[in-house]
This record gives sequence, structure tokens and C-alpha cells, in this order.
Amino acid sequence: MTVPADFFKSAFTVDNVIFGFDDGDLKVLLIQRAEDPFLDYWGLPGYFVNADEGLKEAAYRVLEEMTGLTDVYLEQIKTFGKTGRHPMGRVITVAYLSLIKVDDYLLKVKNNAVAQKAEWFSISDIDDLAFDHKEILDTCLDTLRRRVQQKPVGFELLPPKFTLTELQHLYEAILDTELDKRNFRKKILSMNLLIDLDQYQENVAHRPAKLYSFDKARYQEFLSDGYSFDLSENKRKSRTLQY
Amino acid sequence: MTVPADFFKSAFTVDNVIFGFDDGDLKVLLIQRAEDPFLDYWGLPGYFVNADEGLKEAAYRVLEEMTGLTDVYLEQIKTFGKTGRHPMGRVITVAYLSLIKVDDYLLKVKNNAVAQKAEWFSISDIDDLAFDHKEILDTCLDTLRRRVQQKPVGFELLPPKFTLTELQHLYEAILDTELDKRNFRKKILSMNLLIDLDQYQENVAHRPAKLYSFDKARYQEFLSDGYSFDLSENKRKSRTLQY
DNA sequence: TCAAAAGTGTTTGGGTTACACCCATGA
DNA sequence: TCATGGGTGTAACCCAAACACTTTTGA
Repeated sequence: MTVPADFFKSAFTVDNVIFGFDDGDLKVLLIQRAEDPFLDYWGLPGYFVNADEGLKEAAYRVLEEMTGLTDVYLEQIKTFGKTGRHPMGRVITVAYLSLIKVDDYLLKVKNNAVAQKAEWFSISDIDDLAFDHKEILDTCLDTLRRRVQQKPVGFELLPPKFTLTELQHLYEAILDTELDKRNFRKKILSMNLLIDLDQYQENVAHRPAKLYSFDKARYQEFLSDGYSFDLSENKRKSRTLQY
Repeated sequence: MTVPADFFKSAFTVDNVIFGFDDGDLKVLLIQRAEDPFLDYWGLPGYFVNADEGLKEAAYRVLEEMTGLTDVYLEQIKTFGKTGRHPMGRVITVAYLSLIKVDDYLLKVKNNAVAQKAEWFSISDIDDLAFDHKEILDTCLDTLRRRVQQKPVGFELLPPKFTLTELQHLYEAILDTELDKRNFRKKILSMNLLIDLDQYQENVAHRPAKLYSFDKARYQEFLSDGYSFDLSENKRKSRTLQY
């Protein structure tokens, strides 16, 4: 029989799937690895969890090392633990999804020892990554798509002031569909999640759009509440059982 | 700097939250521990993951050791890794949720070395468990409540033949609400998930109810599809953005 | 004949959908 | 004045919700 001590020979890591929205496109922040294994490969930012550190704490640490950001959306998604997924031994990894505003990131980026460099990639441009990171990315992308239909987390990806069209483009990029402008606005505004700033775009070669920010207090309600922000892309009947 | 070898000193386990439905009540299968730490405490069935074993594989193994069942619903929920959660060292645990038919279990239960005995508990009767198992249980219960509104996993908990009232009671027990009989039936039947067996209850002191089984092929579609089985308990408007 | 649960339809209200034209600005 | 995106309303439909009485059986 295996004695318990035999089990204390494995390690675990956290990997962050950091999404951003820029240029009308959903992006992920990847690093080019500076060490073995998978030297020079692109992969998700992540690292071993220290002995005295919780999982989420470790994910925040990695995130801060990468971006300098501390106060961001971070959610545990899934744990990947196939045998053989890491050449150095038995390593399982806990995947976290985070959402940041690309602007903030650009101001504070710094590199660290693990990564030669970091870059944003459009999700459609990524095919192969170090370890099983592609699988992890795909899983997190699925979750993100579900998430934005349940909770208005999309706002985490936008700058503090944005237009309704930008918001709509964000949803369209994440869900990979087109949305009807009038219905989208009707719906969003009916949620009272937005604050009309009474400000307008400047220097645009067309009628300037109104700027909005979102109501953090009300946003918090939506985050904790179960809530249906059902941007259903489908014709499938989304039947609802009453009670 | 910590060298990688230093990280290979931790262990991980899987813990199963096994739900069943019996006697009109949602239950969880717990074990009374036969070894330290937490000797004699009640807790979730779980154990260390072997070096040559995947996570899900380990969860299935534990499940089979406990119940003799192999072909059951099993889903990874969340990983718990606070420092200090395990007295023997750094141990993180991956929580799995599984759904079984209590009848099947009753036929095949066997005990194992880790557990003195196993028993079903009504979820409302559980307050304290070994390790952080109460927190894990609560997390899985939340997930179950969400799951049954998204996918018709409730069927996993029922015997092969059941009545509409039993199905309704199951949903009521999981969601802790009351549902309208006519609306419930209308909705369920409109999904074409059920097969009318043209059989009836026998020896009941009232009008016997029709028996149904569920359509596994159609069920599979629903499982893979995103799908909304929105038994919304709330008055909250579940607004839906078109596309 | 009584108790206990099974079974069954209709109306109302609200949200989703589909859809087309005018407005404001900079070039 | 032209190109570009911003901004607006209405009608049809479908689904959720609310709600009460009759039927069948065993005791």
C-alpha cells in the first residue's frame, strides 16, 4: 500500500488566461517562455504555487508580475492534471480567467524572469501553445462566453468611458455573432447598469457618440445575484420554468 | 530563488460530493473516517491521487470504491487549496460532483479502508465536516442548483421509471422552492425529453400516475448544447438579448 | 364514500424579435 | 455635400405566469 508520504512528491501551478479587448478584437495575453521546459514557446503566464500561498493568491501574484495590475476580475475555472502534462514531474495546474482593460495594462507592463516578452494575441490567431495551454485557453474562452451571458462582466474589459457601440462590439467579439443595434441598446439601457455621462466623443468623423460609464454599485448586485444576461445567439427556445 | 525541486513536495486529492434523491429529499453520501487526520469525523469520500492517474480517473476510482458504480455523472467543480487545510502538509483537493440513483447504490455498496461506514445525509442536516468539506459541499450544492436550470441533469438522480410528480419533487428539493404543477408538466413535456411508457403505478391509494423514462439520445443533445432549462425561482426579469 | 394524489386549459402580460430611416460631424 | 457611424420606435409573437376543478384508485 502506498503510504501518505509517497504522495507528497507533486507540484502545482496556476495559469492565467488574461483577456483584453482592443481594436474591436478579443485578445489574450501570452508570454514567450524564457526557461525550460518549452523554452521559446508561447504560453499562458503562470508559475508554481509557493508553499505558503493560497491558489488565488498565487494567481494574483502572477497577474501582478505580468501586468502590474492588482484590482482585477479573477475567477478560478478548472484544474488540469493529466499525467505527463509537465516534463518535470507530476504537476497539476489551476486555471484562472481574468479580465483587464488593455489601457491600464499598457501603462504598467513589466517583464519578469520566466518570460522573455509578453504580447497580446487575437484569439483567432492562436493555434499551438506550450504544455496543454491551448486546451486551457479554449476552456476559459468557453467559460467567458457563458459568463458574459449570465453576468455583465464584459464591462471589466472596457475603459471607464465607452460608447454603446463599443459595448456592442465587445459582445459581438466575445460571442462571435452580430447583434441588432436597436434591441441591444434597448436591453442594455433597461438594466440601469449604465450611467449617462452627458459627454460625447470628440474628433470623430461622424456624429459623436454619447459616453457612458457603468454603475459599480448596481454591477455588484448583478455579480452576486444569479442573473440572466442572456444574449442568446440561438434560435433554441430558452424555455423557463416558472415557480 | 526557489528552485523547481522545492515545489515537488505537495500532494493533491480528489473529493466527491455524491448527491442522491430519496424520500423526497436531496441527500449527500458521507463517510465516517477510519484514519487520521479527522479520525471518526464525517466527511466527503476522497483520497490522494496516485502518481500515474488523472484527476477524473481518481475521482471515478474513489466513486467506485464507495458505491460500486462506474457509469455515473461526474463533473469537476472547483479546487480548494488554502494553506493549512490539511494537517499533513500542503494538500490541495479537486472537488467533483456526482449524481447517482440511490437505488443502484443500495445494491452495491461496499466499504473500504478509509471509511468506517458510509451514510446518506439530508443536506439540511449537515453542519460540520472534516477538513474544509462543508465549504466544498456548499460550493457543489450551489453548482447543482445552477446546473439543473441549465441542463436536465436531474434525471441522473431518478430511477429509470418515474412519475412527473416525482420529477417535480426532485426539482423542488434541489431548488428549495415550490413549482406549479400544470406549468411544470407543460414545460417538461414540451421538451420531448420524456418517453411515455404507457405504464402506471400500482398499489397506490390514489389514482395511479403514468410512468416515464427519459430519452437518452435527446438528453445527450441537451448536455452538449448550451441550453436553458431555466426553472427560474425568481421574479427577476430574465431579459434576453436577441441577435 | 372518503382521502389522496393525478391530471388537465385558458387567459394575461411582458419581453424578444424584426425591421428602416434620419441625424450630426469632419473631411 | 458626402461618407461615416449615431441614434431612434412600433408591431407581432411567443413564453411565463397565474389559477381550480374533475378523475381514479384503495381503504
